[in-house]
Amino acid sequence: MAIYKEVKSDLSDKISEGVYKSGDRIPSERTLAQAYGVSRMTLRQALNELENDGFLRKEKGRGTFVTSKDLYQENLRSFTHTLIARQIVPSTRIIEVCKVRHIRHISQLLQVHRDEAYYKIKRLRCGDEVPIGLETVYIPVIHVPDIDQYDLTQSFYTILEEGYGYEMIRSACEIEACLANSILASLMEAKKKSALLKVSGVTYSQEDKALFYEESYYKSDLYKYHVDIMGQR
Amino acid sequence: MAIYKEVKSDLSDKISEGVYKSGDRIPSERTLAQAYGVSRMTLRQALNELENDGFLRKEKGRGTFVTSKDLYQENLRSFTHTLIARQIVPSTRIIEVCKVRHIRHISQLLQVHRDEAYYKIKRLRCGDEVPIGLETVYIPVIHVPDIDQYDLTQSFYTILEEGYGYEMIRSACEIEACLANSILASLMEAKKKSALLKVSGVTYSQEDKALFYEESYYKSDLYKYHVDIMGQR
DNA sequence: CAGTGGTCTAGACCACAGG
DNA sequence: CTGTGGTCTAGACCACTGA
Repeated sequence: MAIYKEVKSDLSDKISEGVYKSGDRIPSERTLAQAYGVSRMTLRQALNELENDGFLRKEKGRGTFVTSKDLYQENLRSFTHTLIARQIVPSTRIIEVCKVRHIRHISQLLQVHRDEAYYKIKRLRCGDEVPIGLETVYIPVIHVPDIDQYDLTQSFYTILEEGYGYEMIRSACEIEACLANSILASLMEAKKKSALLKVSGVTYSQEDKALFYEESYYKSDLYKYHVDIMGQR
Repeated sequence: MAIYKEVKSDLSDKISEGVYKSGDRIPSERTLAQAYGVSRMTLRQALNELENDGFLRKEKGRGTFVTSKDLYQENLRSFTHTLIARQIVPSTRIIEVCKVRHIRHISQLLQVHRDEAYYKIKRLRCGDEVPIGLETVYIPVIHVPDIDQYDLTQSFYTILEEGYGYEMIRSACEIEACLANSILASLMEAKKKSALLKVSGVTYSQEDKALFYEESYYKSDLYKYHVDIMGQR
């Protein structure tokens, strides 16, 4: 791993462990660079990322400070959990599970090598037996060897956690609206040209490892997206 | 001004002028560095900021590309700020500003007394003169007396902050997809039955005071919603 | 004034993509 | 293989802060 990422990770740990507390000034760039035995430019890259992630705040001529704990919130809840919370009985129909070859834009997002294969897992998610969403996950085979041996009608999150020890930390999603084409309409038992919510993005596990890419469609009348946005402008 | 900012500005101009078009690969870092007469590290700082601002996308081993022009809503940024960051000229047309009486489901959400009146502010938001979204805000008159005296073509956030001292902390939004009915289609210059993103929710200011309720529609091909979800289930 | 972060240089080696 | 972006170094000068 890149040195600056090691440094970033270490500093991040120190912040969450309370070695550097909220509002504290951390040591100067030159001091830290010497302590870690890296050049100042390298150390700065670590600090800059931590600043972008909202952990640090720099003040010219004064120093670098740990930000107060305004962290983003909102639960990363799987489809299954969301439905259960609403007392709807979730079910899943497997549409397709297969291995596919390199797909460039996905490899780019997940930062995997160009000739890694993926599992493509396409599932129809239902609530009380009514189709609600069509979820397609692309996950590198090396991350989850033999995942096709699992019962994929279960919660995907649970399989990743209990089967492989991953822990989902965050997702970066893009949300848009689209119309159902004939394929989507037929699979989801929706009217052609009805409005669908399209959610696509990458989910990350421990150490900010990009774990899988997902592209999902939901019937908007049945499944809305709730988001809490925390400020910091 | 810092050299890298000059470079960034120049590259940004070239993108908006179409010298580098959407999807184009721009010259390599080494080439550009030489062309501008700066070191590669300096040039990279310009490129990195342009990447963060969403203008460029880098692909290891392949090159740096101009991104397509989709807009993304990020964190708690007002519409105006989002557009400015992408060097699109924002404009606003006032559709309607009036006082309305008690609306039960809104009063419920904002937790105000049942006979408080609201300002209803309906505005068409445009980028480079093209309609992108139709935003309707309901805000209790007691929270912002005489807000109709302000120039409401400006950023609503700025008016609330500078005119009334509010500070927006968070929003709780619900996102869904819908079809444009004839009224929406006509106001937004969209096709009838095209897919729209509907965003509705409450924005809170200091001390978690529910400040206003908003119901907005966006053309999904022009304005996408970007969300970072932090875990902890 | 001394110390801080902000910027900048001119190299270097690496891993990766594509031919 | 060549060319790309990713990372890294060991210096340097600047503008700013606070004493």
